[in-house]
Amino acid sequence: MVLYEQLLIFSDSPEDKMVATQRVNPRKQPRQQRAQETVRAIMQATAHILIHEGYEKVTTNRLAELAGVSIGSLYQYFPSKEAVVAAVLDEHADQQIQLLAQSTVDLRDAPLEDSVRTYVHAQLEAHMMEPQLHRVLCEQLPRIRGFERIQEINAQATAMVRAFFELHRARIKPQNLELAAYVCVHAVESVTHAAVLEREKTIHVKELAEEMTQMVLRYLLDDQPGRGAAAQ
Amino acid sequence: MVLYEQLLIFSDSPEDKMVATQRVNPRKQPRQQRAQETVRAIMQATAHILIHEGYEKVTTNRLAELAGVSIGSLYQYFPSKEAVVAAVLDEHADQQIQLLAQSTVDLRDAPLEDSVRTYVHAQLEAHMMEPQLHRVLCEQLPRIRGFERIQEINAQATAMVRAFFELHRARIKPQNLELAAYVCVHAVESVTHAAVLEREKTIHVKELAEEMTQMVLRYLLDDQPGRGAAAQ
Amino acid sequence: MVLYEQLLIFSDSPEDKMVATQRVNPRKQPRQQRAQETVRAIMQATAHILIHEGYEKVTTNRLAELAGVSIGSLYQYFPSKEAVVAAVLDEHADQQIQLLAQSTVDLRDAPLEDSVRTYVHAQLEAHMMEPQLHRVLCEQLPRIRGFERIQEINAQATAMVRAFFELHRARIKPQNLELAAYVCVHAVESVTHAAVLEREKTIHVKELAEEMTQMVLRYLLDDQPGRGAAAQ
Amino acid sequence: MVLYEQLLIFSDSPEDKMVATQRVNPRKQPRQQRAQETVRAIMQATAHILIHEGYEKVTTNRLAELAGVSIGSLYQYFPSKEAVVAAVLDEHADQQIQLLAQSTVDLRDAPLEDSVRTYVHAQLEAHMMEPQLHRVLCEQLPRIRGFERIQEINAQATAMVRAFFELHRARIKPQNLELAAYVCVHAVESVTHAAVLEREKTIHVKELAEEMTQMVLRYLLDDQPGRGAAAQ
DNA sequence: TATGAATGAGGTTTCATTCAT
DNA sequence: AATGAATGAAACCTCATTCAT
Repeated sequence: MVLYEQLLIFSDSPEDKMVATQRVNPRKQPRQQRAQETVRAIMQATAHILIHEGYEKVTTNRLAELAGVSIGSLYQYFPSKEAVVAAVLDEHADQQIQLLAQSTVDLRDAPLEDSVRTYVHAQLEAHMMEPQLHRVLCEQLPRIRGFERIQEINAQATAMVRAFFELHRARIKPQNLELAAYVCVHAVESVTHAAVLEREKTIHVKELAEEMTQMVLRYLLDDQPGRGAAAQ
Repeated sequence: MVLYEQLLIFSDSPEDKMVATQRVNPRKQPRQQRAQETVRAIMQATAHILIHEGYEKVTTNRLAELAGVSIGSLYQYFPSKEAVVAAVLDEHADQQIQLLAQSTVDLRDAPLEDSVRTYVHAQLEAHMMEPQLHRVLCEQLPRIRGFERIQEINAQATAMVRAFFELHRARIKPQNLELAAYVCVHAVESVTHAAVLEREKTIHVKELAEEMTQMVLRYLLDDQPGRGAAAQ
Repeated sequence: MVLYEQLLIFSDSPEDKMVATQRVNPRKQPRQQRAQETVRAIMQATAHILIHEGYEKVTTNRLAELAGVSIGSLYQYFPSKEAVVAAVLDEHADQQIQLLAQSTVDLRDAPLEDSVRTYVHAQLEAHMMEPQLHRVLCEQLPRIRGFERIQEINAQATAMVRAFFELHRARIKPQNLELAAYVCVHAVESVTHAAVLEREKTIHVKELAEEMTQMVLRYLLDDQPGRGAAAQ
Repeated sequence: MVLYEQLLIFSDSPEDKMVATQRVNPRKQPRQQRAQETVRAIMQATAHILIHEGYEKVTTNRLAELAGVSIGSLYQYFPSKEAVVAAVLDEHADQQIQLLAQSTVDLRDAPLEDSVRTYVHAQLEAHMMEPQLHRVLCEQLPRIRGFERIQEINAQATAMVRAFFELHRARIKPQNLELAAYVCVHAVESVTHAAVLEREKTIHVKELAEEMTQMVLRYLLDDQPGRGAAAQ
C-alpha cells in the first residue's frame, strides 16, 4: 500500500484537474453532453495529428476541421493552441500514472526482489501504452509542458522509492538512499524510455526487464538471494 | 586504444563534415575569410537566442539582425532556419564526442574498474560542457535532428562498450553482452543527462559519478575487488 | 443547332466549374454572401491591376489592399497568386465561349456563306469583349494557363467546324476536311486576335470581317455564289 | 530582289545591332576575345534555362553560375536581367529574319503562285528553327519585348507583301491591297505559328503549307491557273 | 577585369485568434 | 452555443543588384 498511496499524489483527482485546467483555461466548462463530445473530438483530433504528422502540423484550424467542429467552438473550450496540446499531454500522463499506481499496489510486504521486478515491469508497461503518442509527446513536446511533468513525476517516484528503500534499509548497501533512489529511478525510467522509442524491436522486452531488475538488485544488495531463479 | 579508435568513428573528420553539411546545405561554402566570419556570427547568434529565449524565438530575421548581417547573407550559407539550428547542434555534438573520445584514450590495459569509472566521468564532463546550450538543445530540439543524433551516438557507444566487455568477458556475469552494454550505456547516459538538466545542484556530481560506477560494476562483476578503494 | 450543341461542350456548366476550380483551389468555397463578395472584390482588383499595370505588378498584398480585404481573406479562397489570376482568366474565357456559342446558334440550315460570315463576326465580337483585359491576358499570361486554354478552345472549334464542313462536303473543294478546318479556324482566330490587339484602329472591323469571310469562302468553294452581294 | 531588299530592312546590320544593344545596354562592349566568350556563355545559359525550365527560373545568379562566370561579370556586359533575355530574343528574331530574307530572294520576276508558295515555306522554316526556344520566347516572353518585335516584323512584312501585290495588281481580286496584305500575312504567320507550337505532329507540314498556299491564292486570284499542278 | 560576398526591399504565405451572425 | 468569415502580424525566403577586394 505504500506505493499506491504515494502514487495517488501524482494522479490529480477529477476536482484537482478542474482546477488545474482552469488555470490554463479561463473558458467555460462543458456542461452539456454535446459540449463534452466537442471537447473529446478536439482532443482526439489533436492526438491523431500529433501521431501521424507531428507537432508542427498541429494548427487550430486543422484541429477544428478534423474534429468536425468550428474553430469558434474550439476556442470556447480551450484558450489557446497550447492548451489543447497540454490537455492531451495531461490525459496521457494521467493514464500512465494510473497504470503505474495500479501495478504497484500492495508491495509493502513483498520481498525487495519482487518489488523491484514489479516496478520495472510497471515502468515498461506504462511506457508502452499508446507508444506512438508517447513517442511524439516525448520527442516533440518538451516545450509545452512535458519536461516539467516528467521531472515532476520522476521526483515523486524518487521520493516514493526512497521511502520504500527505508523499509529495507538493513539489506541495502548504498548509504545515501536519496542518491540510490535517484539513480535507480532514472536508470530504469530512461532505459525503458529508450527501449520503447527505438522502433526496431531488436531488444526483447522481457529480457530487458530482467536485466534492469538485476542491475538494480545487484547494486542494492550485498547478497543476492533468489538470483538464480531470476537469471535468464 | 580500443576506446579511442572506436570513438573516432563518431567524430567526423573535417572533410566528412563538409560532405555531411552539404547534404543538408545546398548553399555555397564560405571561401573567403569574410564569409567564414559571417557563418560564425550567425551560429553564435543562434546559440545565444536558443539559450536565452528558446527555440520559438529563433527567427531568421532575428538571427541575421543579432549576427549583424543581412538576411540575404544568412540564406547564402544556410538553406533554411532548420539548417542553422542543425549546424549549431552538430557542432555541439561533435564537441561532446571529441571530449568523450579524448577522455577514454588508452583504456585498453586498464582494469575494468578504472575504465568504467573513467567512462562515467567522461559522460558527466561531456554533458556539462556549455550546459545551457546543451539543455536547450535537448529539451527543445528533438524534432530538428537531435533525437536521431543522440540515438546514433548511443548506438555507437553501445557497440564500443560491448567490444570492451568482450575483452573482459571472463569476469563479467551477464551472458548477453549486447544487452548488458545497452543497459549500461543508456543508464549512465540518461542519469547523467537528468542530473545535468536539473538545475538545482542538490546532487553532488562526484557522489553521483561514484554511485553510477558502483551500479555498473556490481551489475557486471560477481566479485567486487577494490570496491573499498573506490568508495569515496 | 449543330454549332450550338458543340459549343456547349466548351462551356463548363456551373457544377463542372466547381469541380474544376477545386482542382486548382484546395481552399474552401465561399458559402455566405459576404464571402462571395470578398471573392468578387479580389477578382475585380486582379483584373484592374492586370489591365492598368500588368502582371508583374500583381502581388497578393496589393490585390488584397485594392480589394479592400485582408491578405488572409485572399488565401482563404485562393491557394496562390497564380490561382487568382487563373480564376480571372477562366472567367474571361468562359464569357468568350458563351458569346461564341450564342452567336452561332441555329446555323444548321443556313447557307454556307452566311454561316461563315456569322462565325467570323462571332469571333470578332468574342475578341472585343473587355479588350483591355483580353489583351493583357493574351500578352502576359500564357504561362499561367492561357496557352493551354486557347489551344484547347481552338481544338474544339476545329472539331466543330470540321463537322460543319462535312454537312457541306459536296460544295467544298479541299479534300482533307480536317486540315481545312484547322487552317480556317486558326486563320480567322489569329487575324482577329491580331486586329484586336493592335491598338490603332487603322483597320476597319467590318471590312476586315468581310475580307476574312471572302478568304475562307474562296478557299472552300469552287463557285462563288452570292459573292457579288457580299463584296465590299 | 524586291523581297530581299525589303527584308533587309528588318535585319539589323551588325553596326545597327551595336547601336540597338547600346540603347538597352550602357555597359562596355566586349573587346577582348575572353569577354566575347563570357557574353556568349551567358546567352547560351539563358537560352538553356528558358528552354528547359521557363522564364520564371531565369535568375541572374543562376545564369552566371551556369555560364561559369561570376555575377559581377554578367553585370559588366548586361545592365539588367531583362537585357540578357532581350539579347537572346533579338538574336533569335534576327536569325529568323535572316532566314526569311534569304528564302525570298529573287522573287521579283517569279509568277505570283510560286512567290506565295515560297513565302509560305519560308515562314514555316523560320518558325521551325530552334523550335523549343521559339516556343518559350513566344509563350513566356511577350512582356519583355517579344510582342512589339513580332508586331513590328509583321508590320514590315505586310508592307513588303503589299508592295509585292501592287506589282500583280492586275490579277488580284481584292481592291484594298493593304487589307489583303494584312490578312494574308497574319493568316500565314499564325497558322504557321500554331502548327509549330502544337507538339504533336498530327499535322503534316508539307500538306499544311500547300493548303495555306491554296487559301491565299484562291483568295487573291479569280482564275486559278496551275492549281492542278500545285495540288499534291 | 573578375570575383563573389553582401545587401535588403519586398515577395508569398501561414495561422492563432476575434467577432459578427 | 455554434459558426466560419475575417483579420493581420509576422514568418520564411528570393533575387536583382552593388561594391570591396
